[in-house]
Parts: sequence; C-alpha cells; structure tokens
Amino acid sequence: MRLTITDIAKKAKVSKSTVSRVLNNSGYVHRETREKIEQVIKENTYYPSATARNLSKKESNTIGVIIPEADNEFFGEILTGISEVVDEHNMTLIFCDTSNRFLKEERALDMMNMQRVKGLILTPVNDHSDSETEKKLKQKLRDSKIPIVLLDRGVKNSQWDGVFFENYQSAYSATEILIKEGHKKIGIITGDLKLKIGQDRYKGYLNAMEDYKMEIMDKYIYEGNFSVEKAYELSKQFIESKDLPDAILTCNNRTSLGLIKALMEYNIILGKDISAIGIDNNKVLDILGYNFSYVARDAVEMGRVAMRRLLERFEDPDKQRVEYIMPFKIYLKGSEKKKP
Amino acid sequence: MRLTITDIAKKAKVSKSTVSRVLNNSGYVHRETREKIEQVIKENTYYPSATARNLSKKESNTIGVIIPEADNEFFGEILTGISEVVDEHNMTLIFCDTSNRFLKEERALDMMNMQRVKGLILTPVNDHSDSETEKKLKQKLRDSKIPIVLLDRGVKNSQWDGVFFENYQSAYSATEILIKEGHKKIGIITGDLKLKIGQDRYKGYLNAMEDYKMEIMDKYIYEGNFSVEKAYELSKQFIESKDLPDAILTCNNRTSLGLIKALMEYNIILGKDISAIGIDNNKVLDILGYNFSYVARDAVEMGRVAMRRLLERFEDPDKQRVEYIMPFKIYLKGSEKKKP
DNA sequence: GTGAAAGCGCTAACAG
DNA sequence: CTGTTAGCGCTTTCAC
Repeated sequence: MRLTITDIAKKAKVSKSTVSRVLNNSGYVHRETREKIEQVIKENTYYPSATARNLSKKESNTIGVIIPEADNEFFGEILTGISEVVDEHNMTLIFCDTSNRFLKEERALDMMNMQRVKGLILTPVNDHSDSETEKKLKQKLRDSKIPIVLLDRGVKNSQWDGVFFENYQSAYSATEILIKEGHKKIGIITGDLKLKIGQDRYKGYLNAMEDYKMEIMDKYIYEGNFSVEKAYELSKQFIESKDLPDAILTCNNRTSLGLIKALMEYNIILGKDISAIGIDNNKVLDILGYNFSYVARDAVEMGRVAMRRLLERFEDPDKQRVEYIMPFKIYLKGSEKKKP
Repeated sequence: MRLTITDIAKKAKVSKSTVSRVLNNSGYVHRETREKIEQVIKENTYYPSATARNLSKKESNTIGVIIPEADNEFFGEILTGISEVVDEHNMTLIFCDTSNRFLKEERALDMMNMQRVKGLILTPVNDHSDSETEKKLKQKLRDSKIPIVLLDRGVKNSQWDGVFFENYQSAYSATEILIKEGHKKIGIITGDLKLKIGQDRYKGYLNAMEDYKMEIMDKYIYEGNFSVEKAYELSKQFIESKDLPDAILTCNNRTSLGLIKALMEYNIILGKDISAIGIDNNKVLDILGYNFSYVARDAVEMGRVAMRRLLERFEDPDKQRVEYIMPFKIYLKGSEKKKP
C-alpha cells in the first residue's frame, strides 16, 4: 500500500500537522524537525496525495484542455505552448480530444467539471454557430462557473476570454498583395463557411476586392471546407475548365495542399502559370524550400498566450473579458508574383 | 459555491447514501426515489466531485501520458490514439510534455505519482541509455508501483510492458529492397546512434548488407541525429564531394526531408540520379504525390495498442510483461528504382 | 430500500 | 514551534 502522511508522521515521531507544514513550507518548523521529516520522506519515497490535498483545500491546480484534433500540426503546437506554461507553474493538465464531435465535447466538459479543474482552455467543435448546439455549449460553460479561455474558435456574444487569430485582416492583406501585384482575375478557395473563421477569411477577401474596386467574379470563388480533398477537387475542376484565375487565395494549410497537388499533377507552375498565397504555414513545404507564399501564425505562442490569460483570470476573476488577437506575418516566396 | 452530495440529499429529502447509490447505480433504490433524485440532480446541474470520490474509493480513473514533444506529427497521432481509448472507457487523461528533457521527465513522474494515476504511458526522453539517467528513471518507475507501458522507446532489462516499432526489421527490409533493385553503393543517413531506435535501424541496414554480401563502405555511412538540419548538411556534403552513393536509406521522417531538400537544391532527381527509401511517412509529401518511397507505421494505432495494454494490465497485474512490436508497411513510389 | 456512521489523506484553525 | 481537532465530499459497511 501507498504511504500516507500519517505513516510519515509516525516514522518521524511527529504529528501529521508538522509533516503537512514541511510539505507545504508553511508555518514555522524547527530546523532539526524539518530535516528529520525530509529525510523520512526521502527514504520512503513518499508522494503526498493530490486528491486528498485538493479535497481538503477545496481547490485544484489542474487545468483542462479540450481541443478537436491532436493529430493536426496546429493543435499539436497549441498543446505544446499550453503545456509549457502549465509546467512552469507546476500545474497539472487534463487533456481531451473531441475528434471534432460535439457529443464528445459535451462529455469532456462534464468530465472537467467532475475533475474540478481550476480553469479551462477550449477550442469548440463549432465556431459561432447559430444552432441549438451553441446554446447547449454556452449553457454548459456558464454552469461550470470556472474561468474559461476560448481558443481559435469562439461563440456568439461570448462572456469568456478568447485568443483568436486575425482571420479577417490576414485574408484582406493577402488579397491586397495579389491585387497590388497586378493580378486581375483573383479567385479564392474558401474554408468551411459554416465556421466563423471560414467566413471571416472570406470577408477579408471580398472587402479587399471591393476596396480596390476589383471585379468579384463568382466563377472564381470556390467554396471549400478546409480539407485537402475538397480543395484538390475544386482545383482540378477549374484547371480542366481552362478558365483559370490569375491568382488565388487558399484559406488554410490543407486547402493550400489540395491546390498545390492539383497544380503539380497538371504541371502548372506556381508564380508563372498561376499565382497564389495561402493562409497558414506548412512546415514541410517550408523546409523543402517550396516557393509558396503564406500567412503564418505562431500556434505555440497562441497556446502560451491562452494559458497566461487563464492565469491572469485566476488573479482577477471579475475583470472584464479580454480578447487577444494574434498577429500574423506574411512570407512571400515568389508564388504571389505576376508572370512576366 | 458548488453543490455537494449533501445538498442534493437535502433537496431530495433522502440521505447521502441513497444519492450515492443512484450516482453509482449500486444497491437497490426504489424507482420513485431514484427518479426524484435524478430530477434534483438535473435541475441543479450537480457534478459529483471526482476528487472526493477518488479519495473515498482509494483509486482513480486517471491515466498519465508522458511524451517528449506534442508538436511532432508522430506523437500527435500517438496522443490521438491513446485519447480515443481513454475516452471509450470514460477515463481521464493527464498529459505531460517533457520537451525531450530528462529533468522534466522526472518532475512529470513525480506529478503523476501525486495525482495517483491508475496507469502510465511513457515515452522516455532517452532510449536504452547506459547512463545514470536510466538508473534514476528505472528507480522512479519502480517506486511508482503502478502499471506502466513504455512507448516507442524503452529501457534496458525492462520489467514493464512495451509497445515498440519494428526498427531493425524495417531498416533491414528497406535495405533489402535497394539491394534487390541492383544498387551497389548503398549508403545510409543514420539517426541518433545514442538512442536504441537509431542503433537498431542502423543494424538493420548493416545486417542486410552483410547477408547479401554487399560491400559496406564507410564513406557512404553518414551519421545523423534524426534532425532535418543534420541530414541536410550531410547530404550537401556528399553531393559536393561528387562521390554519391547509388541509393540511400534515411532513418526517419526528418532525415528524409533533409535529404530531399538538399537534392532539390542541387537539382538531383530521385529515382533517376539517386535512389532512396526512408523510414517514417511524411503526410505532406504523400498528399503532394511526391515519389518518395517509405516505411510507414501507424502511430494512432500504436497509441491505441499502448492504452489497451494498460487496460489489460489492470485486469491482471501479475502476468508476465508483454512487448508489442508494431508492424510496418513499405510503400514504393519509385524513388527506390535504379536508373534505367 | 434506506439511513447513520466511519473513514479515505490531507489542511487549517486553535490551543498550548 | 508543535499537537489536537474538525472538516473537505464522497463511498461503504452495518443496522433497521
């Protein structure tokens, strides 16, 4: 059986309270007593029970993290960032992957409540959806009564802190670059337009086009869903139609891959036969020195920021909610260029 | 304040024990009483405290997972697999990322002990090292007295269950393919030879070469460390030396990228000017339809298997230790071919 | 079927 | 400086 504080107390010939004092470094303990106790603890490799401690203190040092897919570079990096800060503060991280399913999200939230996590970082499966789903989610978040930071995706009229990416502006800027390069027929492969991140990026494109008095042509607007497959299919379609746009904006890393794959198959050269900028970086393309221009965000930092926000919120629970918008950088590699 | 079982009991006009019975679905409870209690629970969105429950039951439903880097496709997939099974069994997952630092690994283990996790899945920072480090690790694992599954990397004379990749055989088979293709000067960019996974893959190469009476030439053996940078540097070196091997084996996904990057820069065509097979798949290369042949493993499945092993171990703590070796598949895409 | 009481391992007043 | 005591919120006998 595992040792308890009582065992240690007996072995050290003191009371539990004294052991507790040295464990928590609280109150005064005679130097010799302390050393004796520390020795006993070490000799017996005693680990105080976080369970008992939490129950007694009526609080935990546990942070809950709920994300939709760990096997996605982006969320892997997010997790790394969160974990880093959690670790710096000697806290414990409880992790849940929802596989992008709302049912799992609900169960994850229940679990976090039962575990009495001190705070929660959540990327909801849905993003500003109008549905029943969002109502349920918000109710659950309210019920849980703990500090929550929404990450990457949010809810309407949120009452919680959030850390988001500058979706609108990044798409606007990328489009702007294509316009200034002198392209006329500028197209877009959108993301999932049911998600706010998808809509915002699309709006960024549209507004840039309007602001610069460019003609928006429906036939160059391809509605995707953030997946490689859909983007690939759409790209193949427009390639086969022989009516290619001059330049194209892709709305996330997977969309970019779908486009690139299609272009490769048809031997269409980026930066020569067609131009493009993508949102999101693609580590591997980058390593290989592929000339694809992109809007990058720092996911690890996003994780760190979210966790730091949570820590601040613990200090000041009643302060007004804060929303962080993570900046972006655009890396131009040549694919945005107009053919000579 | 949060509601407790006592609050629910009062509201339902019964005793705590009865509420506990319906919560745990244990013992007999009159139907009407049960329904009444369930209603009260629902109306008040009461979540029983896992902390109190664990303390009382003297056991938890929590699994600890310690991995070296979540922002690595491979470990992201591992985590996904583990999480999937944890979820199926309504357990809770506590996660730690060690950033490949042993100091963090030690602290993570302490934390898991304090959290009283029921079982642990661990990918140690080091792999079969001879050092003090490994002694310390093994001592800590023994002290923790809980079921442990070692994942991807192990320790010498392990007493714990393990799930590993078939490192030796996969390298052997890949080399064999290159040999049978008719290549003569077959080289290798090794991984980190301080890690057993690095050594095993290297041995697989050497033994295949010996078995087929191929000449092993030192100048074609490039010692890498599993990183893109090192592999890139080594590749550049041998390219500039003008003394290229006919074919080359790369020992992990990053090593492959380093090689490919260098080849691209020098305009050396895979499957034509030089041949290659790599260990590990590279999702992006695959998506793009790049003709790089590789040995693939299913990381998500590895995670699932590890977690299932843990569950079995709970059932039968004294059974002899089990070691799973995950199978591999080789996908030939043309890069292994000999030039015509 | 249900309730009362003891106890899980720890912390936190309160005495002394 | 140290020990005693009373919980924390739940489960689990043991009576009734």
